[in-house]
Amino acid sequence: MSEIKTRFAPSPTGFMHIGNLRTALYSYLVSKSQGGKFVLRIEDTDQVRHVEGAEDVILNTLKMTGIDYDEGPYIQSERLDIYKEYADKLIQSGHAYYCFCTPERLESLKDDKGIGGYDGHCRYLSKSQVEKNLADGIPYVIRQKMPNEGSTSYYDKVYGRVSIDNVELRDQILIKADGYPTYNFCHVVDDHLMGITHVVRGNEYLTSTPKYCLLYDAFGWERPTYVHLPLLMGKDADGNVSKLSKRHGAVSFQDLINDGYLPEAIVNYIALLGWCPKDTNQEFFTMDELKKSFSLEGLSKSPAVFDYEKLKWFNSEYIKKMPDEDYNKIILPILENLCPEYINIEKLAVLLHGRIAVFSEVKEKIEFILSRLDMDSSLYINKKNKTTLELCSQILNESLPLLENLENWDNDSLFALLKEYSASSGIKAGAVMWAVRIAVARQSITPGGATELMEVFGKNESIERIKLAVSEFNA
RNA sequence: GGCCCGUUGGUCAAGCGGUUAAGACACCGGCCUCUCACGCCGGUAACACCAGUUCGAUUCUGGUACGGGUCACCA
Repeated sequence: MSEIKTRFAPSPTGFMHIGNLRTALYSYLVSKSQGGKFVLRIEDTDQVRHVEGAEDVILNTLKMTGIDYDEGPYIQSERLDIYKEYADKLIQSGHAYYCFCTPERLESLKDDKGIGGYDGHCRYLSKSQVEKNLADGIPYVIRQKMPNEGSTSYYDKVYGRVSIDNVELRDQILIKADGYPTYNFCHVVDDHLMGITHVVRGNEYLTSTPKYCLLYDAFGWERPTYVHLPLLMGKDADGNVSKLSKRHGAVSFQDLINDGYLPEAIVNYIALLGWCPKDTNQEFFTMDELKKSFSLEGLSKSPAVFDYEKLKWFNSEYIKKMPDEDYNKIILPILENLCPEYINIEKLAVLLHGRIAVFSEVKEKIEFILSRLDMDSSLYINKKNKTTLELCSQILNESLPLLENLENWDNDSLFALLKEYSASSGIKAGAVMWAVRIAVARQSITPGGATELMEVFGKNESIERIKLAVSEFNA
Protein backbone atom coordinates (compact mmCIF):
# COMPACT_ATOMS: atom_id res chain seq x y z
CA MET A 1 0.00 0.00 0.00
CA SER A 2 1.31 3.39 -0.97
CA GLU A 3 1.92 6.17 1.50
CA ILE A 4 -1.00 8.22 2.69
CA LYS A 5 -1.05 11.88 1.86
CA THR A 6 -3.63 14.35 3.05
CA ARG A 7 -3.98 18.07 2.87
CA PHE A 8 -5.52 21.06 4.55
CA ALA A 9 -6.78 23.57 2.03
CA PRO A 10 -8.21 26.65 3.72
CA SER A 11 -9.19 29.80 1.95
CA PRO A 12 -7.62 32.90 3.45
CA THR A 13 -10.57 34.53 5.14
CA GLY A 14 -8.61 36.26 7.86
CA PHE A 15 -9.61 34.03 10.72
CA MET A 16 -9.48 30.36 11.57
CA HIS A 17 -12.90 29.00 12.37
CA ILE A 18 -12.70 26.35 15.05
CA GLY A 19 -14.50 23.88 12.80
CA ASN A 20 -11.95 24.53 10.15
CA LEU A 21 -9.18 23.92 12.62
CA ARG A 22 -10.74 20.63 13.57
CA THR A 23 -10.82 19.65 9.92
CA ALA A 24 -7.13 20.48 9.69
CA LEU A 25 -6.43 18.41 12.79
CA TYR A 26 -8.31 15.37 11.52
CA SER A 27 -6.78 15.62 8.09
CA TYR A 28 -3.38 15.81 9.72
CA LEU A 29 -4.12 12.85 11.95
CA VAL A 30 -5.52 10.70 9.17
CA SER A 31 -2.12 10.97 7.56
CA LYS A 32 0.16 11.03 10.58
CA SER A 33 -1.52 8.10 12.29
CA GLN A 34 -0.28 6.11 9.29
CA GLY A 35 3.07 7.78 8.98
CA GLY A 36 1.98 9.71 5.92
CA LYS A 37 2.55 13.18 4.57
CA PHE A 38 0.56 16.35 5.08
CA VAL A 39 0.23 19.20 2.61
CA LEU A 40 -0.88 22.79 3.12
CA ARG A 41 -2.55 24.55 0.25
CA ILE A 42 -4.01 28.03 0.24
CA GLU A 43 -7.18 28.27 -1.82
CA ASP A 44 -7.24 31.92 -2.75
CA THR A 45 -9.07 31.84 -6.05
CA ASP A 46 -11.80 34.19 -4.93
CA GLN A 47 -10.44 37.58 -5.88
CA VAL A 48 -13.41 39.41 -4.41
CA ARG A 49 -13.07 38.00 -0.95
CA HIS A 50 -9.33 38.21 -0.75
CA VAL A 51 -8.12 39.41 2.65
CA GLU A 52 -4.68 40.88 3.19
CA GLY A 53 -2.48 39.04 5.69
CA ALA A 54 -4.93 36.20 6.03
CA GLU A 55 -2.30 33.67 5.19
CA ASP A 56 -0.34 34.54 8.31
CA VAL A 57 -3.34 33.72 10.45
CA ILE A 58 -3.40 30.24 8.96
CA LEU A 59 0.32 29.69 9.33
CA ASN A 60 0.30 30.99 12.88
CA THR A 61 -2.57 28.83 13.96
CA LEU A 62 -0.99 25.70 12.57
CA LYS A 63 2.24 26.54 14.29
CA MET A 64 0.62 27.18 17.66
CA THR A 65 -1.38 23.98 17.50
CA GLY A 66 1.51 21.82 16.38
CA ILE A 67 0.01 20.85 13.07
CA ASP A 68 3.05 20.83 10.87
CA TYR A 69 3.01 20.31 7.15
CA ASP A 70 5.53 18.47 5.01
CA GLU A 71 4.76 20.31 1.79
CA GLY A 72 3.58 23.73 0.85
CA PRO A 73 2.08 26.09 1.31
CA TYR A 74 1.01 25.85 -2.28
CA ILE A 75 -0.78 28.97 -3.45
CA GLN A 76 -3.53 28.41 -5.98
CA SER A 77 -3.42 31.92 -7.39
CA GLU A 78 0.12 31.13 -8.52
CA ARG A 79 -1.02 28.06 -10.43
CA LEU A 80 -3.53 29.60 -12.81
CA ASP A 81 -1.77 28.32 -15.93
CA ILE A 82 -2.08 24.77 -14.72
CA TYR A 83 -5.82 24.97 -14.24
CA LYS A 84 -6.30 26.60 -17.62
CA GLU A 85 -4.32 23.85 -19.27
CA TYR A 86 -6.42 21.13 -17.68
CA ALA A 87 -9.66 22.93 -18.43
CA ASP A 88 -8.67 23.05 -22.09
CA LYS A 89 -8.05 19.33 -22.01
CA LEU A 90 -11.55 18.80 -20.78
CA ILE A 91 -12.99 20.93 -23.55
CA GLN A 92 -11.04 18.98 -26.11
CA SER A 93 -12.22 15.68 -24.73
CA GLY A 94 -15.81 16.86 -24.70
CA HIS A 95 -16.20 16.91 -20.92
CA ALA A 96 -16.51 20.66 -20.70
CA TYR A 97 -17.72 23.58 -22.78
CA TYR A 98 -17.70 27.34 -23.11
CA CYS A 99 -20.67 29.17 -21.68
CA PHE A 100 -21.46 32.74 -22.67
CA CYS A 101 -24.54 33.25 -20.57
CA THR A 102 -24.76 36.57 -18.77
CA PRO A 103 -25.11 36.85 -15.02
CA GLU A 104 -28.53 38.35 -15.63
CA ARG A 105 -29.71 35.30 -17.51
CA LEU A 106 -28.38 33.04 -14.78
CA GLU A 107 -30.19 35.09 -12.20
CA SER A 108 -33.45 34.73 -14.10
CA LEU A 109 -33.15 30.97 -13.81
CA LYS A 110 -33.54 31.07 -10.04
CA ASP A 111 -36.87 30.81 -8.30
CA ASP A 112 -38.14 33.19 -5.64
CA LYS A 113 -36.15 31.37 -2.99
CA GLY A 114 -32.96 31.92 -4.91
CA ILE A 115 -32.79 28.28 -5.82
CA GLY A 116 -32.19 27.16 -9.35
CA GLY A 117 -29.25 26.01 -11.37
CA TYR A 118 -27.96 26.35 -14.84
CA ASP A 119 -30.11 24.90 -17.61
CA GLY A 120 -27.30 23.87 -19.93
CA HIS A 121 -28.11 26.51 -22.50
CA CYS A 122 -24.62 26.90 -24.02
CA ARG A 123 -23.96 23.21 -23.96
CA TYR A 124 -25.76 22.96 -27.27
CA LEU A 125 -24.07 25.84 -29.07
CA SER A 126 -22.66 24.91 -32.45
CA LYS A 127 -18.94 24.84 -32.88
CA SER A 128 -19.00 27.76 -35.26
CA GLN A 129 -21.13 29.79 -32.89
CA VAL A 130 -18.66 29.16 -30.08
CA GLU A 131 -15.77 30.22 -32.25
CA LYS A 132 -17.54 33.35 -33.31
CA ASN A 133 -18.34 34.28 -29.70
CA LEU A 134 -14.75 33.67 -28.74
CA ALA A 135 -13.51 35.77 -31.63
CA ASP A 136 -15.92 38.53 -30.66
CA GLY A 137 -14.42 38.59 -27.20
CA ILE A 138 -17.66 37.76 -25.42
CA PRO A 139 -16.91 36.91 -21.79
CA TYR A 140 -17.20 33.25 -21.03
CA VAL A 141 -16.87 30.65 -18.35
CA ILE A 142 -16.01 26.99 -18.76
CA ARG A 143 -18.53 24.49 -17.51
CA GLN A 144 -18.35 20.81 -16.77
CA LYS A 145 -20.68 18.64 -18.82
CA MET A 146 -22.68 16.40 -16.51
CA PRO A 147 -24.34 13.18 -17.62
CA ASN A 148 -28.08 13.47 -18.25
CA GLU A 149 -28.99 10.16 -16.75
CA GLY A 150 -27.81 7.47 -14.39
CA SER A 151 -26.22 8.15 -11.07
CA THR A 152 -22.80 8.62 -9.59
CA SER A 153 -21.72 7.09 -6.35
CA TYR A 154 -18.67 6.75 -4.21
CA TYR A 155 -17.74 5.18 -0.94
CA ASP A 156 -17.05 7.56 1.89
CA LYS A 157 -14.91 6.35 4.78
CA VAL A 158 -17.28 7.83 7.33
CA TYR A 159 -20.69 7.82 5.66
CA GLY A 160 -20.39 4.76 3.50
CA ARG A 161 -21.91 4.62 0.05
CA VAL A 162 -23.20 7.96 -1.21
CA SER A 163 -25.15 7.98 -4.43
CA ILE A 164 -26.60 10.93 -6.32
CA ASP A 165 -28.73 10.91 -9.46
CA ASN A 166 -26.88 12.69 -12.21
CA VAL A 167 -29.90 14.84 -13.03
CA GLU A 168 -29.30 16.51 -9.67
CA LEU A 169 -25.90 17.61 -10.82
CA ARG A 170 -25.59 20.99 -12.51
CA ASP A 171 -23.10 21.85 -15.19
CA GLN A 172 -20.83 23.55 -12.72
CA ILE A 173 -18.38 26.26 -13.58
CA LEU A 174 -14.75 25.21 -13.78
CA ILE A 175 -13.15 28.47 -14.88
CA LYS A 176 -14.71 31.81 -14.01
CA ALA A 177 -14.99 34.80 -16.34
CA ASP A 178 -11.99 36.40 -14.66
CA GLY A 179 -9.90 33.41 -15.64
CA TYR A 180 -9.66 32.08 -12.09
CA PRO A 181 -10.73 28.51 -11.47
CA THR A 182 -13.49 27.61 -9.05
CA TYR A 183 -12.89 25.48 -6.00
CA ASN A 184 -14.86 22.76 -7.71
CA PHE A 185 -12.23 22.47 -10.35
CA CYS A 186 -8.84 23.45 -9.00
CA HIS A 187 -9.03 21.39 -5.86
CA VAL A 188 -9.49 18.29 -7.98
CA VAL A 189 -6.58 19.16 -10.23
CA ASP A 190 -4.39 20.01 -7.28
CA ASP A 191 -5.33 17.00 -5.23
CA HIS A 192 -4.40 14.80 -8.15
CA LEU A 193 -1.22 16.62 -9.05
CA MET A 194 -0.10 16.71 -5.43
CA GLY A 195 -0.79 13.03 -4.95
CA ILE A 196 -3.42 13.42 -2.26
CA THR A 197 -4.70 9.95 -1.37
CA HIS A 198 -7.30 10.92 1.24
CA VAL A 199 -9.50 13.96 0.92
CA VAL A 200 -10.58 14.96 4.41
CA ARG A 201 -13.10 17.79 4.60
CA GLY A 202 -16.39 18.94 6.06
CA ASN A 203 -19.63 17.19 5.38
CA GLU A 204 -20.96 20.13 3.37
CA TYR A 205 -19.15 18.58 0.41
CA LEU A 206 -20.80 15.21 0.77
CA THR A 207 -23.38 15.75 -1.97
CA SER A 208 -21.16 17.63 -4.37
CA THR A 209 -18.43 15.03 -4.30
CA PRO A 210 -19.96 13.03 -7.18
CA LYS A 211 -19.22 16.02 -9.41
CA TYR A 212 -15.61 15.80 -8.41
CA CYS A 213 -15.60 12.07 -8.98
CA LEU A 214 -16.83 12.70 -12.49
CA LEU A 215 -13.94 15.09 -13.01
CA TYR A 216 -11.46 12.43 -11.94
CA ASP A 217 -13.16 10.04 -14.32
CA ALA A 218 -13.06 12.51 -17.19
CA PHE A 219 -9.33 12.91 -16.75
CA GLY A 220 -8.88 9.21 -16.32
CA TRP A 221 -7.42 9.76 -12.86
CA GLU A 222 -7.81 7.50 -9.89
CA ARG A 223 -10.34 8.84 -7.41
CA PRO A 224 -9.05 9.56 -3.89
CA THR A 225 -10.49 8.13 -0.72
CA TYR A 226 -13.04 10.47 0.75
CA VAL A 227 -13.38 11.19 4.44
CA HIS A 228 -16.20 13.59 5.19
CA LEU A 229 -16.46 14.97 8.69
CA PRO A 230 -19.61 15.72 10.68
CA LEU A 231 -20.27 19.41 11.21
CA LEU A 232 -19.57 21.39 14.32
CA MET A 233 -22.69 22.92 15.82
CA GLY A 234 -23.46 25.61 18.34
CA LYS A 235 -26.38 25.95 20.69
CA ASP A 236 -28.02 29.31 21.29
CA ALA A 237 -29.82 30.60 24.37
CA ASP A 238 -33.12 29.14 23.21
CA GLY A 239 -31.59 25.71 22.86
CA ASN A 240 -31.62 25.76 19.08
CA VAL A 241 -28.77 24.00 17.39
CA SER A 242 -27.16 25.20 14.18
CA LYS A 243 -23.82 25.39 12.47
CA LEU A 244 -21.33 26.95 14.88
CA SER A 245 -21.18 30.66 14.25
CA LYS A 246 -20.52 33.98 15.94
CA ARG A 247 -23.91 34.06 17.61
CA HIS A 248 -22.73 31.16 19.77
CA GLY A 249 -19.68 32.94 21.12
CA ALA A 250 -16.01 32.80 20.26
CA VAL A 251 -15.64 30.69 17.15
CA SER A 252 -12.18 31.41 15.86
CA PHE A 253 -8.99 29.98 17.23
CA GLN A 254 -7.73 33.48 17.86
CA ASP A 255 -10.88 34.40 19.81
CA LEU A 256 -10.30 31.43 22.07
CA ILE A 257 -6.66 32.32 22.57
CA ASN A 258 -7.64 35.88 23.43
CA ASP A 259 -10.10 34.52 25.97
CA GLY A 260 -7.25 32.79 27.72
CA TYR A 261 -7.49 29.26 26.42
CA LEU A 262 -4.35 27.24 25.81
CA PRO A 263 -3.66 25.83 22.35
CA GLU A 264 -3.10 22.34 23.78
CA ALA A 265 -6.46 22.40 25.55
CA ILE A 266 -8.23 23.58 22.42
CA VAL A 267 -6.64 20.88 20.31
CA ASN A 268 -7.37 18.22 22.89
CA TYR A 269 -10.99 19.24 23.15
CA ILE A 270 -11.79 19.55 19.47
CA ALA A 271 -10.05 16.27 18.75
CA LEU A 272 -12.77 14.63 20.82
CA LEU A 273 -15.59 16.44 19.07
CA GLY A 274 -16.49 13.89 16.45
CA TRP A 275 -13.85 11.34 17.20
CA CYS A 276 -13.39 8.84 19.99
CA PRO A 277 -10.49 6.51 20.66
CA LYS A 278 -11.07 2.79 20.44
CA ASP A 279 -10.58 0.47 23.40
CA THR A 280 -9.83 3.24 25.86
CA ASN A 281 -11.52 5.96 27.82
CA GLN A 282 -8.54 8.25 27.63
CA GLU A 283 -9.43 11.91 27.54
CA PHE A 284 -6.13 13.70 27.67
CA PHE A 285 -4.02 13.55 24.57
CA THR A 286 -0.83 15.17 23.48
CA MET A 287 -0.42 15.57 19.74
CA ASP A 288 1.86 12.55 19.70
CA GLU A 289 -0.71 10.48 21.52
CA LEU A 290 -3.36 11.58 19.07
CA LYS A 291 -1.17 10.44 16.21
CA LYS A 292 -0.90 7.04 17.84
CA SER A 293 -4.53 6.60 18.80
CA PHE A 294 -6.28 8.12 15.84
CA SER A 295 -8.20 5.91 13.50
CA LEU A 296 -10.88 6.47 10.88
CA GLU A 297 -13.18 3.99 12.64
CA GLY A 298 -13.49 6.32 15.60
CA LEU A 299 -14.99 9.14 13.55
CA SER A 300 -18.60 9.97 14.21
CA LYS A 301 -21.31 10.52 11.62
CA SER A 302 -23.46 12.89 13.61
CA PRO A 303 -22.84 16.56 14.22
CA ALA A 304 -21.35 17.64 17.55
CA VAL A 305 -22.35 20.64 19.61
CA PHE A 306 -19.44 22.72 20.80
CA ASP A 307 -19.56 22.91 24.58
CA TYR A 308 -17.69 25.86 26.09
CA GLU A 309 -18.10 24.37 29.57
CA LYS A 310 -16.16 21.29 28.67
CA LEU A 311 -13.49 23.27 26.88
CA LYS A 312 -13.18 25.30 30.03
CA TRP A 313 -12.74 22.16 32.07
CA PHE A 314 -10.03 20.93 29.73
CA ASN A 315 -8.35 24.28 29.98
CA SER A 316 -8.45 24.29 33.77
CA GLU A 317 -6.87 20.86 33.79
CA TYR A 318 -4.15 22.03 31.45
CA ILE A 319 -3.46 25.07 33.58
CA LYS A 320 -3.19 22.90 36.68
CA LYS A 321 -0.70 20.69 34.93
CA MET A 322 1.39 23.58 33.66
CA PRO A 323 4.89 23.80 35.10
CA ASP A 324 5.23 26.93 37.28
CA GLU A 325 7.69 28.43 34.88
CA ASP A 326 5.28 28.32 31.94
CA TYR A 327 2.36 29.35 34.08
CA ASN A 328 4.19 32.33 35.51
CA LYS A 329 5.10 33.53 32.06
CA ILE A 330 1.42 34.05 31.39
CA ILE A 331 0.00 34.97 34.77
CA LEU A 332 2.65 37.36 36.08
CA PRO A 333 2.27 39.95 33.31
CA ILE A 334 -1.49 39.87 33.80
CA LEU A 335 -1.19 40.42 37.55
CA GLU A 336 1.49 43.05 37.17
CA ASN A 337 -0.81 44.96 34.92
CA LEU A 338 -3.77 44.75 37.29
CA CYS A 339 -2.37 44.94 40.80
CA PRO A 340 -1.12 47.86 42.89
CA GLU A 341 2.49 47.64 43.91
CA TYR A 342 2.06 46.41 47.46
CA ILE A 343 0.44 43.21 46.27
CA ASN A 344 2.67 40.17 46.37
CA ILE A 345 1.92 38.95 42.89
CA GLU A 346 4.21 35.94 43.08
CA LYS A 347 2.22 34.58 46.00
CA LEU A 348 -1.02 35.55 44.35
CA ALA A 349 0.02 33.66 41.24
CA VAL A 350 0.53 30.55 43.33
CA LEU A 351 -2.91 30.89 44.91
CA LEU A 352 -4.51 31.33 41.54
CA HIS A 353 -2.77 28.33 40.01
CA GLY A 354 -5.36 25.58 40.13
CA ARG A 355 -8.22 27.95 40.80
CA ILE A 356 -8.70 29.48 37.40
CA ALA A 357 -10.11 27.78 34.35
CA VAL A 358 -9.32 30.52 31.86
CA PHE A 359 -6.83 33.35 32.10
CA SER A 360 -9.47 35.86 31.16
CA GLU A 361 -11.27 35.29 34.44
CA VAL A 362 -8.32 36.40 36.56
CA LYS A 363 -9.54 39.96 36.76
CA GLU A 364 -12.93 39.10 38.16
CA LYS A 365 -11.39 36.59 40.55
CA ILE A 366 -9.17 39.22 42.11
CA GLU A 367 -11.54 42.14 41.95
CA PHE A 368 -11.75 42.09 45.76
CA ILE A 369 -8.01 42.62 45.90
CA LEU A 370 -7.96 45.52 43.51
CA SER A 371 -10.52 47.46 45.47
CA ARG A 372 -12.17 47.26 48.87
CA LEU A 373 -15.64 45.95 48.24
CA ASP A 374 -18.71 47.11 50.12
CA MET A 375 -18.99 45.05 53.27
CA ASP A 376 -21.94 42.79 53.73
CA SER A 377 -21.78 42.02 57.45
CA SER A 378 -23.91 38.90 57.07
CA LEU A 379 -20.84 37.27 55.56
CA TYR A 380 -19.39 37.08 59.05
CA ILE A 381 -22.07 34.63 60.05
CA ASN A 382 -21.08 31.10 59.14
CA LYS A 383 -22.88 28.07 60.49
CA LYS A 384 -20.08 25.59 60.04
CA ASN A 385 -17.57 27.61 62.02
CA LYS A 386 -20.28 28.84 64.36
CA THR A 387 -19.39 32.46 63.91
CA THR A 388 -21.60 35.37 64.93
CA LEU A 389 -21.17 39.10 64.51
CA GLU A 390 -20.24 39.46 68.15
CA LEU A 391 -17.67 36.72 67.98
CA CYS A 392 -16.12 38.10 64.81
CA SER A 393 -15.94 41.55 66.33
CA GLN A 394 -14.16 40.09 69.32
CA ILE A 395 -11.76 38.11 67.16
CA LEU A 396 -10.83 41.10 65.07
CA ASN A 397 -10.41 43.40 68.04
CA GLU A 398 -8.18 40.95 69.84
CA SER A 399 -6.10 39.80 66.92
CA LEU A 400 -5.47 43.24 65.47
CA PRO A 401 -2.77 44.24 67.98
CA LEU A 402 -1.17 40.83 67.68
CA LEU A 403 -0.96 41.23 63.95
CA GLU A 404 0.38 44.75 64.23
CA ASN A 405 3.22 43.43 66.32
CA LEU A 406 4.08 40.61 63.97
CA GLU A 407 7.39 41.13 62.27
CA ASN A 408 7.65 38.40 59.69
CA TRP A 409 4.68 38.90 57.45
CA ASP A 410 4.55 35.56 55.72
CA ASN A 411 1.97 32.83 55.60
CA ASP A 412 3.64 30.52 58.10
CA SER A 413 4.12 33.22 60.69
CA LEU A 414 0.62 34.53 60.22
CA PHE A 415 -0.83 31.09 60.50
CA ALA A 416 1.17 30.31 63.61
CA LEU A 417 0.10 33.57 65.18
CA LEU A 418 -3.60 33.07 64.61
CA LYS A 419 -3.37 29.45 65.64
CA GLU A 420 -1.77 30.54 68.86
CA TYR A 421 -4.44 33.16 69.41
CA SER A 422 -7.05 30.48 68.81
CA ALA A 423 -5.48 28.28 71.45
CA SER A 424 -5.09 31.01 74.06
CA SER A 425 -8.56 32.46 73.52
CA GLY A 426 -10.30 29.14 73.22
CA ILE A 427 -11.97 30.18 70.00
CA LYS A 428 -11.95 27.57 67.26
CA ALA A 429 -9.30 28.09 64.60
CA GLY A 430 -11.91 27.87 61.87
CA ALA A 431 -13.83 30.73 63.39
CA VAL A 432 -10.74 32.89 63.72
CA MET A 433 -9.76 32.25 60.15
CA TRP A 434 -13.25 32.92 58.94
CA ALA A 435 -13.49 36.27 60.67
CA VAL A 436 -10.11 37.44 59.52
CA ARG A 437 -10.62 36.26 55.99
CA ILE A 438 -13.95 38.05 55.66
CA ALA A 439 -12.52 41.20 57.17
CA VAL A 440 -9.63 41.20 54.77
CA ALA A 441 -11.39 40.04 51.61
CA ARG A 442 -14.87 41.44 52.19
CA GLN A 443 -16.38 38.63 50.14
CA SER A 444 -17.21 35.01 50.92
CA ILE A 445 -15.46 33.16 48.15
CA THR A 446 -11.75 33.75 47.86
CA PRO A 447 -8.79 32.12 46.18
CA GLY A 448 -7.02 31.12 49.35
CA GLY A 449 -7.38 31.24 53.10
CA ALA A 450 -7.10 34.11 55.56
CA THR A 451 -3.37 33.99 56.12
CA GLU A 452 -2.58 33.37 52.49
CA LEU A 453 -4.56 36.42 51.53
CA MET A 454 -2.88 38.55 54.16
CA GLU A 455 0.46 37.53 52.80
CA VAL A 456 -0.65 38.62 49.35
CA PHE A 457 -1.98 41.94 50.63
CA GLY A 458 1.11 42.71 52.63
CA LYS A 459 1.13 43.97 56.19
CA ASN A 460 0.01 47.50 55.60
CA GLU A 461 -3.03 46.79 53.47
CA SER A 462 -4.02 43.85 55.66
CA ILE A 463 -3.94 45.92 58.83
CA GLU A 464 -5.80 48.73 57.13
CA ARG A 465 -8.54 46.38 56.05
CA ILE A 466 -8.90 44.84 59.48
CA LYS A 467 -8.99 48.28 61.07
CA LEU A 468 -11.69 49.23 58.64
CA ALA A 469 -13.65 46.14 59.58
CA VAL A 470 -13.26 46.89 63.27
CA SER A 471 -14.47 50.44 62.81
CA GLU A 472 -17.45 49.17 60.89
CA PHE A 473 -18.32 46.96 63.85
CA ASN A 474 -18.10 49.88 66.21
CA ALA A 475 -20.27 52.06 64.02
C1' G B 1 -39.18 22.72 -2.44
C1' G B 2 -35.80 18.53 -4.82
C1' C B 3 -31.70 15.63 -3.39
C1' C B 4 -28.26 13.82 0.42
C1' C B 5 -26.89 12.81 5.52
C1' G B 6 -27.88 12.19 10.60
C1' U B 7 -30.87 10.82 15.44
C1' U B 8 -28.09 6.90 22.84
C1' G B 9 -28.96 11.55 29.26
C1' G B 10 -28.61 19.09 28.92
C1' U B 11 -23.51 18.34 26.10
C1' C B 12 -19.36 14.98 24.16
C1' A B 13 -19.84 9.92 23.66
C1' A B 14 -18.93 3.89 24.26
C1' G B 15 -21.87 0.16 22.30
C1' C B 16 -21.42 -2.86 16.56
C1' G B 17 -28.35 -9.13 18.14
C1' G B 18 -28.78 -11.14 24.49
C1' U B 19 -25.23 -5.51 28.91
C1' U B 20 -27.67 -3.81 35.79
C1' A B 21 -26.85 0.69 28.37
C1' A B 22 -19.76 2.55 29.92
C1' G B 23 -16.98 7.00 30.78
C1' A B 24 -16.37 12.54 30.70
C1' C B 25 -18.43 17.78 31.25
C1' A B 26 -22.41 20.21 33.68
C1' C B 27 -25.82 19.64 37.78
C1' C B 28 -27.18 17.80 42.96
C1' G B 29 -25.67 15.58 47.66
C1' G B 30 -21.64 13.93 51.25
C1' C B 31 -16.54 13.79 53.16
C1' C B 32 -12.01 16.55 53.76
C1' U B 33 -10.35 21.55 54.84
C1' C B 34 -8.14 28.16 57.92
C1' U B 35 -12.51 29.93 52.95
C1' C B 36 -12.90 28.81 47.66
C1' A B 37 -10.91 25.40 44.72
C1' C B 38 -8.60 20.64 44.39
C1' G B 39 -9.30 15.60 45.79
C1' C B 40 -12.39 11.48 47.17
C1' C B 41 -17.36 9.06 47.55
C1' G B 42 -22.36 8.94 45.88
C1' G B 43 -26.79 10.61 43.01
C1' U B 44 -30.39 12.56 39.07
C1' A B 45 -30.59 11.82 33.80
C1' A B 46 -30.66 8.54 27.43
C1' C B 47 -31.45 4.34 23.08
C1' A B 48 -37.04 9.99 18.64
C1' C B 49 -41.58 7.20 16.94
C1' C B 50 -44.10 3.10 14.29
C1' A B 51 -43.89 -1.34 11.74
C1' G B 52 -40.99 -5.63 10.07
C1' U B 53 -36.88 -9.55 10.48
C1' U B 54 -35.49 -12.61 14.78
C1' C B 55 -36.30 -16.97 20.20
C1' G B 56 -34.53 -11.98 21.28
C1' A B 57 -33.62 -5.58 19.01
C1' U B 58 -30.29 0.45 21.18
C1' U B 59 -27.82 -2.66 17.52
C1' C B 60 -30.53 -5.20 11.01
C1' U B 61 -34.63 -3.39 7.20
C1' G B 62 -38.61 0.03 5.81
C1' G B 63 -41.60 4.21 6.91
C1' U B 64 -42.75 8.68 9.93
C1' A B 65 -41.09 12.76 12.74
C1' C B 66 -37.32 15.98 13.93
C1' G B 67 -32.47 18.09 12.94
C1' G B 68 -28.64 19.31 9.54
C1' G B 69 -26.29 19.89 4.71
C1' U B 70 -26.68 21.16 -0.39
C1' C B 71 -28.77 23.08 -4.89
C1' A B 72 -23.36 30.33 -6.52
C1' C B 73 -18.72 33.09 -11.81
C1' C B 74 -17.91 31.12 -2.32
C1' A B 75 -14.87 27.83 -0.76
